[in-house]
Amino acid sequence: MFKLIAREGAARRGEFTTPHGTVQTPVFMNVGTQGAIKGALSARDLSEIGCQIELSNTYHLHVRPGDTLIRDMGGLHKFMTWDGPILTDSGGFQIFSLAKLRKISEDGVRFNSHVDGRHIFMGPEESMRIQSNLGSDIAMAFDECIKIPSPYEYVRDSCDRTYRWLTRCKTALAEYCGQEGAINPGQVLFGINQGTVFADLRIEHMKKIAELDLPGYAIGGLAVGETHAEMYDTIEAVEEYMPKDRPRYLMGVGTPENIIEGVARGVDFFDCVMPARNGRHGHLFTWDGVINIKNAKYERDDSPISRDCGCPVCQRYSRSYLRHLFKAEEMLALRLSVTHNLWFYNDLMARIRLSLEQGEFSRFRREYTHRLDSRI
RNA sequence: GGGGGAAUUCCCGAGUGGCCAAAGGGGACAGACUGUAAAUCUGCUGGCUAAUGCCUUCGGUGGUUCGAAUCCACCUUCCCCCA
Repeated sequence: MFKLIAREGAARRGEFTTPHGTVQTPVFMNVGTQGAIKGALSARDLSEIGCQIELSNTYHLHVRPGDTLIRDMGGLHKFMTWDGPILTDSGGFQIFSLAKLRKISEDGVRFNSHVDGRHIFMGPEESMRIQSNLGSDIAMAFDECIKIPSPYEYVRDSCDRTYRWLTRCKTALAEYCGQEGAINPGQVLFGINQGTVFADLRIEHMKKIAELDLPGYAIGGLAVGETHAEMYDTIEAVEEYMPKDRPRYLMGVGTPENIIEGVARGVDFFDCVMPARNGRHGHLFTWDGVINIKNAKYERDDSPISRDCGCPVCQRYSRSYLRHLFKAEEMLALRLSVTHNLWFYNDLMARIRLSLEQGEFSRFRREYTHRLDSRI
């Protein structure tokens, strides 16, 4: 299912095949939490911006409109009319992001719905059942995304529990996929490594989950408050214990620099809300760094967002016009900005893949890392 | 012609003797955002200063008072009602 095509140091160029097509890696997964990219992008737009694989969320789709509704409508692919690969996050991140609205037990987590407060119980079996109903191609294990910093003892116990949950996930998903009428019988499970920034806990946990022989492995619980150095060190610490013949997914990361550094450390999959969210807030990615299009200095700037960008927005619109749309609070501002940012991210990954094929990734990394995150 | 009301910092608007460089909105300006409770949130918005502080400001001019955006007189402009 995962094929390595080229390597350069720890960096890998590969491809991962799903029931809805093959993904060229390293890849950035475009985040559509509720079955849509925020900023008014449709499934048709996803193709235009170079999206290979879309990511949606188990918790959010369970709360609204309900996973059984989506199952009855033919599954998430049909529902949102996206025929490419879909990965669903498990709800584990909501243990972190909705910390004030949940209570953890060995069985699972009781959430108070952020929409109407009603009780929602989600454990490994529930998360797998929901993801099975959604029919995604990759289901993520139900884990606890632990906040940083957390006490060592808490992290250790949480990792143990997340491991126990993972074994339950594996059993449950196999069962749901085998049932008659399963939306996507070829759905696979990715395990998730946790341990915050404690290298020994990360390694111990990784060794245990690797024994479960899963189709893919993720590093979760990063980019939640630690420094970049801590994040990179954690990836390096755990990478050598990750199966070489399975894809690695660094969850929720990150900035263009984070992604390049992740690739350099052997990561194949990434996802992040940053290009979409920051785009909605007027921060646009360019090959010379981030610009805030709302800044007064762009009022009469007739140039495109980025001269080196081939996206449909840069082919047509000026910074001046984009700024006006934001100031006038036109919806088009969000749509164009998100379109540009996601194009940029997908283009970044395409350039990374090309450089790996040509054995020039380290040069690419050297050349762009500094430029990308420095301001104009 | 007669009577009444109003003028506040970029805008709207509160403030009727000291706690007022002046509430609250809006706008402007700037920042944050990493498996999305986020088309959100934060800061800032007279000048000088690192800061205590000092200076200028509430239509205009002149008064009263230890002290005035607030009280008095006149002037200017605008609004409403009656004829």
